[in-house]
Amino acid sequence: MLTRSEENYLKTILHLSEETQKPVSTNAVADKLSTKAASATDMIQKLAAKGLASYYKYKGVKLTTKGTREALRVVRKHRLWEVFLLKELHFKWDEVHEIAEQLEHIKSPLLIERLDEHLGFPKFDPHGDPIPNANGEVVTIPTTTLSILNPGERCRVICAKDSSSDLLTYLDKIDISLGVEIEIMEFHAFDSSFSIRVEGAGPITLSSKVAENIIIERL
Amino acid sequence: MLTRSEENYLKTILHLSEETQKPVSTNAVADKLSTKAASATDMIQKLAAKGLASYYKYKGVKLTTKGTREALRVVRKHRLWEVFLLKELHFKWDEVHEIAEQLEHIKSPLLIERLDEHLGFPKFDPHGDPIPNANGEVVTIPTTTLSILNPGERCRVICAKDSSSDLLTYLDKIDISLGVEIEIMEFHAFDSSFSIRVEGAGPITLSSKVAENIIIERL
DNA sequence: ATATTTTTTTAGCTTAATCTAAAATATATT
DNA sequence: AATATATTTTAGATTAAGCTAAAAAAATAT
Repeated sequence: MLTRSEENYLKTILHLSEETQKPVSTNAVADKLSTKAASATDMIQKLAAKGLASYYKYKGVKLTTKGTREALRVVRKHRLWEVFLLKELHFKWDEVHEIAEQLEHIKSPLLIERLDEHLGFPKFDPHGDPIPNANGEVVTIPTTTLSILNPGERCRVICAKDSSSDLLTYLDKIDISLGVEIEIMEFHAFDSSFSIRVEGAGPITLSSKVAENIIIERL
Repeated sequence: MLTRSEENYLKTILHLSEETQKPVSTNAVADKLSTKAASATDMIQKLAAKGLASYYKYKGVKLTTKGTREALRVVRKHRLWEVFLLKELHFKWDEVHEIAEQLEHIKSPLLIERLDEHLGFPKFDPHGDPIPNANGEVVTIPTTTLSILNPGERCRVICAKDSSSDLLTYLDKIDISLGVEIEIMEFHAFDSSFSIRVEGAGPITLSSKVAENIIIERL
């Protein structure tokens, strides 16, 4: 059984190595967790001793297959709770992270499966990040963004592609929330922007950048 | 800010002193928490130093007003999560406690208020225990049990009065779940039992003891 | 290529929460 | 009332997770 602290380190190492796939430096881990390098070294050695990470002194740390699986299980929980907080308890996009940081450590596999079912087996969290499955695997699904649609087509908003909350806050402001239906009215070739209509409301304009970052399903 | 362990001790002392109102012995606390008397002594002294409990060596421990309020806040969270697990995630009555023991320590006042609202401000948990309000106060509401109804009347099941899970398991077996509608068919004076009908299903018999322990609202 | 700076590790200390064993106090029994 | 038993407290150790300060290694600059 992993401690809360071990889970946090695994998750942090996973996120830091996601892009580069290279070993992560002790300092990077410590910074991300707002702790000291000495503490990170200690924990990294402990994770390595448990077979969750591979580590060579002064060379940084990588997760093993086992460590990656455990980290993804935590990520799965985090993202499912985020969906719950946003969709069912009406939290804002930028408020969910902190609470999910606590909820992700609740230990009950059945709880998470029930939550997943209750939420309708979402494939992405509100930030557009994929939700790993129960085995700690990320199933990559080809995504459709609003920008590929043509005038006359209709779609439903699944999530945002970009995991920063800037976009999410902007969408919130213009009343585009998860699950709403959108109809494409016009496409403006000169700047690749769209005129759209959100469920009965008046038409609004989306820039190409925004359109490219909204993940949707066709209706 | 209270630690998880402090919260557990407060809750345990509250429960143990609920009936007698008298000081609770160190051993009783230790037993309930499956720990050792020495550990309980340590923590009790710590709670007393923080003004959450009053304690005299060898004489047992009581909660102060402040301690009681904090304990009731934890109880509130526990019971709201139980309602959530039962009503929304379809857990069984006897499965919710263990998971709620973890969820009750999540720290976010807003989360609990949102959860309360989402659940429709329930006044009792599935075991029939009252849910304290946000200020850590238990508002006692006069309750109506099925046993006071007359033939022809209809009601909805709110919860069970008895907090043991025996009754709950029994109700589960005869398909009486939270929120179902019941119609009283007959009352049998010789043993005070009832014939009832659950939402369209065939008539069943309830003993007086069971009828006295089902809290309902009249329809 | 040597010296300086930065990063990482080690060593040793701290705190919270536990434990065991021994001492102190309270309760029960003759 | 004296003694035996049970309960409670204290003392001292342990574990997990953190810290600071100093040592070791790596990276950078002259």
